[in-house]
Amino acid sequence: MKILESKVNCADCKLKSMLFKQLKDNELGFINQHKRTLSYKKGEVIIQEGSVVNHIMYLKFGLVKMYKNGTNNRDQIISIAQPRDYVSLLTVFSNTTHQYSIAAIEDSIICSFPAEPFKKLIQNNADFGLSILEKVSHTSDDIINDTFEIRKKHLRGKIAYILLNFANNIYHKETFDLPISRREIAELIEMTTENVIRILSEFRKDGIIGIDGKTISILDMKRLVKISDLG
Amino acid sequence: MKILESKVNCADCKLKSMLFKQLKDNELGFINQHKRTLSYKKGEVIIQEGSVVNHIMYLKFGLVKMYKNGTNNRDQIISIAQPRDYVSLLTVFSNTTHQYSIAAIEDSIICSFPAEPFKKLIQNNADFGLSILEKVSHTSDDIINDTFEIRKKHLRGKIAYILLNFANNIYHKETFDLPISRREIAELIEMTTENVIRILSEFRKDGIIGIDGKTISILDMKRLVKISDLG
DNA sequence: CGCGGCTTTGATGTTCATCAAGTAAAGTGG
DNA sequence: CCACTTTACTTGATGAACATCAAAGCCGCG
Repeated sequence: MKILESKVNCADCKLKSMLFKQLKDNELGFINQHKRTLSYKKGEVIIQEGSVVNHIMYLKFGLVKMYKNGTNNRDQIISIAQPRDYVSLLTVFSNTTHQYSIAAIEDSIICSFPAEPFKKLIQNNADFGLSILEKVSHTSDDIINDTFEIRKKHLRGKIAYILLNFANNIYHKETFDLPISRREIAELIEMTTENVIRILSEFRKDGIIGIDGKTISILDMKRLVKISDLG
Repeated sequence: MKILESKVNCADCKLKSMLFKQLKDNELGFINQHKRTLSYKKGEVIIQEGSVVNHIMYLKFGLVKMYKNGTNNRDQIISIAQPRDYVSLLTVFSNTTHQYSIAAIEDSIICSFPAEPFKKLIQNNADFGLSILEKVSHTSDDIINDTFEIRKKHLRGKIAYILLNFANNIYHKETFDLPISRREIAELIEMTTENVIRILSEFRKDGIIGIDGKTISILDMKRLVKISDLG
């Protein structure tokens, strides 16, 4: 982790959170005064499960995974967060210690605010609080939705679902570099690494996707959607 | 569903939500004025997935299930809510239509408030908003925790986990009547009805639990905990 | 250059879903 | 209230889906 010189004022930040539009100038100044900009390399752990919550973190660039630490070197990945997502937002208001770990799966830049002043801001600006509430609810809904969608599918359907998720919701293109290992895919959809590999190979043999190491190209979108829907 | 004469003023309600302690007298009056008390029979659907959100519902008595409608008469149960839980709290702030269905699994009594005045209350009382935020986060954390605990276990461990949940967190005793059918247990932990039955029978044969129709008695708590932890 | 982690494929075995068939319980209408 | 229908529960037999085990090649990194 490296602390970056913050060149940009929150008021001028192009990646300013939607929520911050609720804030008045002096409140934005307050945020700006307390914020720190942090840079993480791919693979770095940002938050360790069980540690004390004292910051709210906003992802500006990169990609992070939210996960529960498991036994025998096998975790459970709960979700993947994108730029403009708050990281650990769910826990900040309900617990004093982090319920999940967060790690960078791509080089990432995070804006960090101390939790207490952030809460004070909510107490002084109820509209801002309501926006945060909306964001928290939405994040939660998304996680539950994905989790239960994946849960009901067979292996093939699970793999198809997350490939489509990467293509459509994260990278917005049909060829992309997987930011996570085969094992992490397994941890995300609850299966074994071997079967992740096996099914990816099957899809390749069937001409549904192309594989070159970490690079995936979706060649037959229709078929992949079908597999995700039915399976 | 039956609308009950509301005899109790919110200010005097013994089951008053923790959150309402944040409210001033006039605000409680405001709530009281808008509230309706509704009674549902076991089995009744309270909220249908996809319907428009216009109330916040607070469970006073009974037990309800939150679930996603599935195909071929098979749903996915996301969680079971208890008295003093808000029902549909997750969706109220993030969506205009309900993301999940809610149905009574025991006779239930619900206090219902129109969502708009409720939001107005938050806008006027930021501390109240913050409490709601805490409640939403906590509910979300609980669901995610349970879901991922269950997800990683084998059939035996899943069954043990939810039996312990009923005994320890819902009924607070070792003998209780299951409020849901074998099929619904299957929908809660993602397995087949046949296997729910089979494993319950196994537990019975092994002297871990007693079964009499819907009545379950946990006879060997230690062993059940072990199965839940390891399995 | 060698070590450890990631990837890949194949062979094997276990767990679990599916199918089938029967009993019990609970709701329905005359 | 009783015949009727439907839904819930139960057990066994079978096969498919999936995990586990094993072995080898590959790649990046110290």
